Amino acid sequence: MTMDLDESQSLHLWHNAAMAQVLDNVPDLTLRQTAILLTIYLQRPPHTVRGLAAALNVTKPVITRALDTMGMMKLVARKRDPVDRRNVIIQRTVEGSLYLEKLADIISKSAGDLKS
Amino acid sequence: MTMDLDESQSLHLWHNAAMAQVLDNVPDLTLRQTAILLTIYLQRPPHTVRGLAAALNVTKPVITRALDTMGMMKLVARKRDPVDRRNVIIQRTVEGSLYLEKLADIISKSAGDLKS
DNA sequence: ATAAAATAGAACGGAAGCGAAACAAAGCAG
DNA sequence: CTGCTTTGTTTCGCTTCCGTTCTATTTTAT
Repeated sequence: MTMDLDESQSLHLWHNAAMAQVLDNVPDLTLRQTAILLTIYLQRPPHTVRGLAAALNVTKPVITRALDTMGMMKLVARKRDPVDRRNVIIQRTVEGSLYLEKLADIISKSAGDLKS
Repeated sequence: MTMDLDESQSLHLWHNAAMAQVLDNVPDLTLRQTAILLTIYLQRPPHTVRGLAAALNVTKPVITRALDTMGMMKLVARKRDPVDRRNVIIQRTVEGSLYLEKLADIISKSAGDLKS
Protein backbone atom coordinates (compact mmCIF):
# COMPACT_ATOMS: atom_id res chain seq x y z
CA MET A 1 0.00 0.00 0.00
CA THR A 2 1.20 3.49 -0.80
CA MET A 3 0.23 6.78 0.77
CA ASP A 4 -1.77 8.73 -1.73
CA LEU A 5 -1.41 12.44 -1.27
CA ASP A 6 -2.68 14.54 -4.14
CA GLU A 7 -0.96 17.81 -4.87
CA SER A 8 -3.45 19.98 -3.07
CA GLN A 9 -3.23 17.82 0.03
CA SER A 10 0.54 17.93 -0.19
CA LEU A 11 0.64 21.70 -0.07
CA HIS A 12 -1.85 21.87 2.75
CA LEU A 13 0.15 19.30 4.69
CA TRP A 14 3.36 21.24 4.14
CA HIS A 15 1.60 24.45 5.10
CA ASN A 16 0.17 23.03 8.30
CA ALA A 17 3.50 21.56 9.29
CA ALA A 18 5.50 24.68 8.46
CA MET A 19 3.02 26.87 10.33
CA ALA A 20 3.10 24.64 13.37
CA GLN A 21 6.89 24.77 13.49
CA VAL A 22 6.98 28.53 13.09
CA LEU A 23 4.32 29.04 15.73
CA ASP A 24 6.01 26.62 18.13
CA ASN A 25 9.24 28.58 17.80
CA VAL A 26 11.00 25.38 16.90
CA PRO A 27 14.69 26.19 16.52
CA ASP A 28 14.92 26.97 12.86
CA LEU A 29 16.99 24.46 10.96
CA THR A 30 17.61 25.09 7.30
CA LEU A 31 16.31 22.62 4.77
CA ARG A 32 19.81 21.25 4.36
CA GLN A 33 20.29 20.83 8.07
CA THR A 34 16.96 19.06 8.29
CA ALA A 35 17.93 16.73 5.48
CA ILE A 36 21.23 15.98 7.18
CA LEU A 37 19.63 15.36 10.54
CA LEU A 38 17.01 13.05 9.12
CA THR A 39 19.58 11.15 7.13
CA ILE A 40 21.58 10.55 10.30
CA TYR A 41 18.56 9.31 12.19
CA LEU A 42 16.76 7.37 9.50
CA GLN A 43 19.58 5.67 7.67
CA ARG A 44 21.88 3.00 8.96
CA PRO A 45 25.12 4.12 10.57
CA PRO A 46 27.94 4.76 10.33
CA HIS A 47 27.70 8.31 9.07
CA THR A 48 30.73 10.34 8.05
CA VAL A 49 31.17 13.86 6.78
CA ARG A 50 32.24 12.53 3.44
CA GLY A 51 29.30 10.16 3.18
CA LEU A 52 26.74 12.80 4.06
CA ALA A 53 28.27 15.26 1.63
CA ALA A 54 28.00 12.68 -1.12
CA ALA A 55 24.45 11.70 -0.18
CA LEU A 56 23.27 15.31 -0.33
CA ASN A 57 25.53 16.36 -3.15
CA VAL A 58 26.97 19.27 -1.19
CA THR A 59 30.52 20.20 -0.23
CA LYS A 60 32.12 18.97 2.97
CA PRO A 61 32.22 22.37 4.68
CA VAL A 62 28.43 22.43 4.45
CA ILE A 63 28.33 19.25 6.48
CA THR A 64 30.98 20.46 8.91
CA ARG A 65 29.10 23.66 9.58
CA ALA A 66 25.79 21.88 9.94
CA LEU A 67 27.38 19.52 12.45
CA ASP A 68 28.83 22.50 14.32
CA THR A 69 25.41 24.07 14.61
CA MET A 70 23.49 20.92 15.39
CA GLY A 71 26.25 19.80 17.71
CA MET A 72 25.86 22.97 19.74
CA MET A 73 22.14 22.24 19.87
CA LYS A 74 23.09 18.71 21.03
CA LEU A 75 21.09 17.20 18.20
CA VAL A 76 24.08 15.15 17.04
CA ALA A 77 27.51 14.23 18.39
CA ARG A 78 30.87 13.73 16.75
CA LYS A 79 33.39 11.04 17.47
CA ARG A 80 36.67 10.14 15.84
CA ASP A 81 36.71 6.77 14.17
CA PRO A 82 39.25 4.74 16.16
CA VAL A 83 39.97 2.51 13.17
CA ASP A 84 40.69 5.23 10.62
CA ARG A 85 41.38 8.34 12.58
CA ARG A 86 40.76 10.60 9.62
CA ASN A 87 37.08 9.80 9.80
CA VAL A 88 34.53 11.41 12.04
CA ILE A 89 31.59 9.26 13.03
CA ILE A 90 28.39 11.17 13.55
CA GLN A 91 26.22 9.85 16.32
CA ARG A 92 22.66 10.29 17.44
CA THR A 93 21.75 11.86 20.76
CA VAL A 94 18.83 11.70 23.12
CA GLU A 95 18.07 15.34 22.40
CA GLY A 96 18.08 14.69 18.68
CA SER A 97 15.66 11.83 19.07
CA LEU A 98 13.35 14.02 21.08
CA TYR A 99 13.57 16.79 18.52
CA LEU A 100 12.57 14.42 15.72
CA GLU A 101 9.85 12.87 17.80
CA LYS A 102 8.37 16.30 18.18
CA LEU A 103 8.74 16.99 14.48
CA ALA A 104 7.06 13.70 13.63
CA ASP A 105 4.21 14.59 15.92
CA ILE A 106 3.74 17.94 14.21
CA ILE A 107 3.71 16.39 10.74
CA SER A 108 1.47 13.55 11.80
CA LYS A 109 -1.03 15.91 13.36
CA SER A 110 -0.88 18.13 10.28
CA ALA A 111 -1.77 15.16 8.13
CA GLY A 112 -4.62 14.29 10.40
CA ASP A 113 -6.04 17.76 9.95
CA LEU A 114 -6.32 17.31 6.21
CA LYS A 115 -9.77 16.67 4.87
CA SER A 116 -9.77 14.71 1.67
CA MET B 1 -11.65 10.63 5.77
CA THR B 2 -8.40 11.73 7.32
CA MET B 3 -4.89 11.06 6.11
CA ASP B 4 -3.27 8.73 8.53
CA LEU B 5 0.46 9.20 8.70
CA ASP B 6 2.14 7.52 11.61
CA GLU B 7 5.22 9.14 13.10
CA SER B 8 7.70 6.98 11.27
CA GLN B 9 6.01 7.65 7.97
CA SER B 10 5.95 11.35 8.78
CA LEU B 11 9.70 11.49 9.24
CA HIS B 12 10.35 9.49 6.11
CA LEU B 13 8.05 11.75 4.15
CA TRP B 14 9.80 14.83 5.46
CA HIS B 15 13.16 13.28 4.74
CA ASN B 16 12.27 12.33 1.19
CA ALA B 17 10.86 15.75 0.48
CA ALA B 18 13.76 17.62 2.07
CA MET B 19 16.27 15.48 0.22
CA ALA B 20 14.52 16.00 -3.09
CA GLN B 21 14.54 19.76 -2.60
CA VAL B 22 18.20 19.81 -1.64
CA LEU B 23 19.18 17.57 -4.55
CA ASP B 24 17.10 19.58 -7.02
CA ASN B 25 18.87 22.73 -5.94
CA VAL B 26 15.52 24.30 -5.31
CA PRO B 27 16.14 27.89 -4.23
CA ASP B 28 16.37 27.56 -0.51
CA LEU B 29 13.53 29.25 1.33
CA THR B 30 13.58 29.32 5.10
CA LEU B 31 10.80 27.62 6.98
CA ARG B 32 9.29 31.01 7.69
CA GLN B 33 9.40 32.03 4.08
CA THR B 34 7.79 28.76 3.09
CA ALA B 35 5.03 29.28 5.62
CA ILE B 36 4.45 32.80 4.33
CA LEU B 37 4.39 31.73 0.71
CA LEU B 38 1.97 28.90 1.35
CA THR B 39 -0.30 31.14 3.38
CA ILE B 40 -0.45 33.57 0.48
CA TYR B 41 -1.30 30.87 -2.01
CA LEU B 42 -3.57 28.67 0.04
CA GLN B 43 -5.63 31.18 1.97
CA ARG B 44 -8.12 33.62 0.61
CA PRO B 45 -6.87 37.08 -0.28
CA PRO B 46 -6.34 39.84 0.45
CA HIS B 47 -3.02 39.43 2.22
CA THR B 48 -1.27 42.27 3.99
CA VAL B 49 2.00 42.53 5.86
CA ARG B 50 0.13 43.06 9.05
CA GLY B 51 -2.16 40.10 8.48
CA LEU B 52 0.67 37.73 7.68
CA ALA B 53 2.67 38.91 10.67
CA ALA B 54 -0.29 38.18 12.91
CA ALA B 55 -1.00 34.82 11.30
CA LEU B 56 2.57 33.65 11.83
CA ASN B 57 3.12 35.48 15.10
CA VAL B 58 6.24 37.21 13.85
CA THR B 59 7.21 40.87 13.58
CA LYS B 60 6.44 42.92 10.52
CA PRO B 61 10.07 43.29 9.40
CA VAL B 62 10.20 39.52 9.07
CA ILE B 63 7.37 39.73 6.54
CA THR B 64 8.90 42.71 4.75
CA ARG B 65 12.23 40.94 4.37
CA ALA B 66 10.59 37.72 3.21
CA LEU B 67 8.61 39.68 0.62
CA ASP B 68 11.80 41.41 -0.52
CA THR B 69 13.49 38.08 -1.08
CA MET B 70 10.55 36.27 -2.60
CA GLY B 71 9.70 39.34 -4.65
CA MET B 72 13.16 39.29 -6.20
CA MET B 73 12.56 35.63 -6.97
CA LYS B 74 9.23 36.70 -8.52
CA LEU B 75 7.37 34.31 -6.26
CA VAL B 76 5.08 37.07 -5.03
CA ALA B 77 4.27 40.65 -5.99
CA ARG B 78 3.44 43.74 -3.95
CA LYS B 79 0.79 46.32 -4.72
CA ARG B 80 -0.42 49.34 -2.82
CA ASP B 81 -4.01 49.13 -1.71
CA PRO B 82 -5.79 51.92 -3.64
CA VAL B 83 -8.47 52.22 -0.96
CA ASP B 84 -6.17 52.58 2.05
CA ARG B 85 -2.82 53.50 0.70
CA ARG B 86 -1.03 52.49 3.87
CA ASN B 87 -1.71 48.86 3.07
CA VAL B 88 0.32 46.67 0.80
CA ILE B 89 -1.56 43.90 -0.93
CA ILE B 90 0.49 40.80 -1.61
CA GLN B 91 -0.35 39.06 -4.84
CA ARG B 92 0.37 35.71 -6.38
CA THR B 93 2.44 35.31 -9.51
CA VAL B 94 2.71 32.77 -12.26
CA GLU B 95 6.23 31.92 -11.12
CA GLY B 96 5.02 31.39 -7.58
CA SER B 97 2.31 29.05 -8.76
CA LEU B 98 4.84 27.05 -10.74
CA TYR B 99 7.17 26.91 -7.75
CA LEU B 100 4.45 25.51 -5.53
CA GLU B 101 3.30 23.12 -8.22
CA LYS B 102 6.80 21.71 -8.26
CA LEU B 103 6.91 21.55 -4.47
CA ALA B 104 3.57 19.75 -4.41
CA ASP B 105 4.89 17.29 -6.92
CA ILE B 106 7.97 16.60 -4.80
CA ILE B 107 5.90 16.03 -1.67
CA SER B 108 3.32 13.97 -3.46
CA LYS B 109 5.95 11.74 -4.99
CA SER B 110 7.70 11.44 -1.63
CA ALA B 111 4.47 10.25 -0.11
CA GLY B 112 4.04 7.74 -2.88
CA ASP B 113 7.45 6.30 -2.10
CA LEU B 114 6.43 5.50 1.46
CA LYS B 115 5.69 1.92 2.18
CA SER B 116 3.27 1.43 5.01
C1' DA C 1 61.45 6.90 4.53
C1' DT C 2 59.14 9.78 1.42
C1' DA C 3 55.55 11.13 -1.57
C1' DA C 4 50.77 11.00 -2.70
C1' DA C 5 46.01 10.67 -1.50
C1' DA C 6 42.13 11.10 1.53
C1' DT C 7 39.56 13.22 5.27
C1' DA C 8 37.85 16.84 8.04
C1' DG C 9 38.18 21.44 9.37
C1' DA C 10 39.57 26.54 9.21
C1' DA C 11 39.80 31.01 6.96
C1' DC C 12 37.91 34.36 3.90
C1' DG C 13 34.66 37.58 1.87
C1' DG C 14 29.96 38.05 0.72
C1' DA C 15 24.95 37.48 1.27
C1' DA C 16 20.96 37.20 4.04
C1' DG C 17 18.52 36.33 8.25
C1' DC C 18 17.33 37.98 13.08
C1' DG C 19 15.22 41.36 16.91
C1' DA C 20 14.84 45.94 18.35
C1' DA C 21 14.28 50.46 17.48
C1' DA C 22 13.51 54.40 14.68
C1' DC C 23 11.22 56.27 10.62
C1' DA C 24 8.03 57.96 6.73
C1' DA C 25 3.57 58.05 4.81
C1' DA C 26 -1.29 57.76 5.14
C1' DG C 27 -5.49 58.02 7.59
C1' DC C 28 -8.31 59.52 11.57
C1' DA C 29 -10.16 62.30 15.57
C1' DG C 30 -10.65 66.41 17.77
C1' DC D 1 -5.21 72.35 10.85
C1' DT D 2 -2.85 69.53 14.65
C1' DG D 3 -1.83 65.86 16.91
C1' DC D 4 -2.44 60.61 17.36
C1' DT D 5 -2.67 56.03 15.30
C1' DT D 6 -1.76 52.62 11.91
C1' DT D 7 0.97 50.52 8.33
C1' DG D 8 4.94 49.20 6.18
C1' DT D 9 9.78 49.97 5.68
C1' DT D 10 14.57 51.07 6.96
C1' DT D 11 18.49 50.95 9.83
C1' DC D 12 21.53 49.05 13.34
C1' DG D 13 24.57 45.54 15.22
C1' DC D 14 24.84 40.78 15.28
C1' DT D 15 24.77 35.98 13.81
C1' DT D 16 24.79 32.33 10.52
C1' DC D 17 24.92 30.52 6.14
C1' DC D 18 27.17 30.05 1.54
C1' DG D 19 31.11 28.61 -1.89
C1' DT D 20 35.92 28.62 -2.46
C1' DT D 21 40.26 27.91 -1.09
C1' DC D 22 43.75 26.52 1.96
C1' DT D 23 45.56 23.73 5.90
C1' DA D 24 46.40 19.86 9.26
C1' DT D 25 46.20 15.17 10.17
C1' DT D 26 46.17 10.49 8.95
C1' DT D 27 46.64 6.71 5.85
C1' DT D 28 48.44 4.44 1.81
C1' DA D 29 51.71 3.54 -1.91
C1' DT D 30 56.26 3.25 -3.64
